[in-house]
Amino acid sequence: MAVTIRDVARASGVHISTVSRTFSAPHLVNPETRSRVLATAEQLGYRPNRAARALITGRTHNIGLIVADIANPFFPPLIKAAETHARRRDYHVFVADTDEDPIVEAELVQALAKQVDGILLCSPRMSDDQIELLRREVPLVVINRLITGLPAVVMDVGQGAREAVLHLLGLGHRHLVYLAGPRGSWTNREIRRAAGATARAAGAELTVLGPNQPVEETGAAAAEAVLGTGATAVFAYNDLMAIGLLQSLQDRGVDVPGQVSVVGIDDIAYSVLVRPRLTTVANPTAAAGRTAVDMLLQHGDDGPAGQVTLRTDLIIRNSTGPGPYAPAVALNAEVAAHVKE
Amino acid sequence: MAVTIRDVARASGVHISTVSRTFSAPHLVNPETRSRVLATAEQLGYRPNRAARALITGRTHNIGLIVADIANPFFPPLIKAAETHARRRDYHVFVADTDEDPIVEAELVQALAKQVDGILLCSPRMSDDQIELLRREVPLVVINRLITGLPAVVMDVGQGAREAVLHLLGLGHRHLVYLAGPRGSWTNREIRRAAGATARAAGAELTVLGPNQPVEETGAAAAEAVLGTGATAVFAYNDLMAIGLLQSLQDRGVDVPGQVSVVGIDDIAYSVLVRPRLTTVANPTAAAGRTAVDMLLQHGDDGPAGQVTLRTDLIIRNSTGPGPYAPAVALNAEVAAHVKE
DNA sequence: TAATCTGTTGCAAACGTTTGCCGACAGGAG
DNA sequence: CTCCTGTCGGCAAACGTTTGCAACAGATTA
Repeated sequence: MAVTIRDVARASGVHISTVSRTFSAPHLVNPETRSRVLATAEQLGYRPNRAARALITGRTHNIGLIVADIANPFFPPLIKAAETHARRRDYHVFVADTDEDPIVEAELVQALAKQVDGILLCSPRMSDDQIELLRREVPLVVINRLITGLPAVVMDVGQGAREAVLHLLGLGHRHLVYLAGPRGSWTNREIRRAAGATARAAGAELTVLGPNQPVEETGAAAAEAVLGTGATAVFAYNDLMAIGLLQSLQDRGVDVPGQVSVVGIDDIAYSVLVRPRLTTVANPTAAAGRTAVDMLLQHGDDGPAGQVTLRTDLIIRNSTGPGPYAPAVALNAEVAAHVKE
Repeated sequence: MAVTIRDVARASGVHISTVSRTFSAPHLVNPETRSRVLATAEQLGYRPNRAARALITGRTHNIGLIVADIANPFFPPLIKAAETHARRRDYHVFVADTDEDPIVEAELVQALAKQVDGILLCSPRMSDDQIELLRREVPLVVINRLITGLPAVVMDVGQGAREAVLHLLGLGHRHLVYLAGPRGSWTNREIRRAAGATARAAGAELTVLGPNQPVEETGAAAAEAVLGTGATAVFAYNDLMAIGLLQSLQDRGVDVPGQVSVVGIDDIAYSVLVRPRLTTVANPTAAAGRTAVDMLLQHGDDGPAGQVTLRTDLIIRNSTGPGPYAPAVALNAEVAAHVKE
């Protein structure tokens, strides 16, 4: 049924090896022969069978991309960028969704292992040991998690959190809430640590609420709790939660940013569609996807690549405003220096 | 390096064919032998090589999923549902993004053809002829498009559009705008036709603005044009455009739904996060994804499956309100009957 | 007792490629 | 005319499976 290398060989009067070489090592075949083969191949509609090729070369030209939740708007831009970038390098991408379940995550890596040249693990929820084990079966690049010895690309949420907290302090807020993300998330720990350190250094109070599933519902549900703390500013694990909170506060008649300031993380497309527009820490997700693909693909040549950190940017929009205290302007530099060490 | 069927055979003292059968036809091997083989396989960490299996069986246990734009929030729920459903049936999914480009679309189908058992084509932008050609290379199931003889699952946007227009007419609007979607979209044509017919039957006016790229920017950019028409209600190709328009109108001080009513299509997650909450036609995208996978996988057994139409639902929220005319309540039934034929 | 059947296993070919090796041939140098 | 060198293309093995066929043993039937 399908046209194979053999059909092309027969039709153009050469041996199959010549056809093979025409495609995989063109310089080894006489230009004249080559063009003849190419012509008949084109005419017959021949396309190399990648599975067969993979069998002998050991390279599938496929990669796997495993994310916690495809429907979480944080991921699609990353998936899109990774896929486009991979395709440009003639790789196809398996995308899989773990539903935030570490067990499924591990199963997926194993199932995909034989079929890909490597796997991109986005914000994995597995334990370090687990990942350590899996990397022996298949090359891995991790996104948004740092594990010694493992190639990784992380977005520097710590820095982003620091900036965001400084922004809030600078506006005169002294009591903040961190609306935490899911258990097992490296990002969550980073944010919490950085935000905590920054607040502490400035003598401000930081209340942590969580852990929470990273969806808008939990953000909305947290409104009461947030108001209960008496804090005047909230920093959320992601934009989804921030937006949920934002709307929930407004629905209760709380003015944002008049009474409470809200900051998110990620800068998903919707953070600008909501009113007030959300102040947030922009994550370079597309760049992360591309970088991770690059690291995975060069993995074979030299040893495992290193760890790349991408900077994040605080984007100040309309969901943050002056707090009840004097703007701690002078404080900023001091605190920044303090925290940076 | 990787452990093969041969290693297992050697370690358990049987022939490779027995090992093979242990996995692919267990009933053909002695229970005792089977458990012994299974044990050593487990111990050695053997996993069948799908590429090799595919080579001989002709079934890859992979499917392709091609969408116009992964980052368009319409698609992720569909991708997620399809992937999860496919995986439950032991299939892996290649996801690819065409960036709304019909050329890329065709290339992708060809590139993926040899590597999958079938491809899901979501809202393709190619011509019917093009698709007709490609279906000879690989089994295809199309989503959101109707092509005679080709298995398809469509969401009945025509019905949704009808309902939405009737809703608007019932509220007392007599001049509507349809903010059109992209050229080449079957869905766009369906909506336009259904909305046009319904409006005409009721003696109302429908102005079409477009075609447009289906993103929020074009919705926002259309605000001036919409106001220029003097219409009091707008029906948009999708929620993204509706939301863009919504915010843009509000930014100009136009009250929604006081002065202008806005209706979207899709019911993406954000339509409920925006204020006012968006009235929209809910599309069963997850169900569509699952159904399409089912159709693709049973494709082999009997002939090409038929065409499935999924119903859509108008969800009335807060972006639509009374228009300047008397509510055309009595009209509704009459018009509905008229339009239904 | 011979013939037949059933259940279990081994053998080997096949799937569509790639690739190391070798021979054929041409042209240049001696 | 011989030898050498280099280019081109054929041969065949290999990749990890599946599967039709045959072999064999033991059980069943006539």
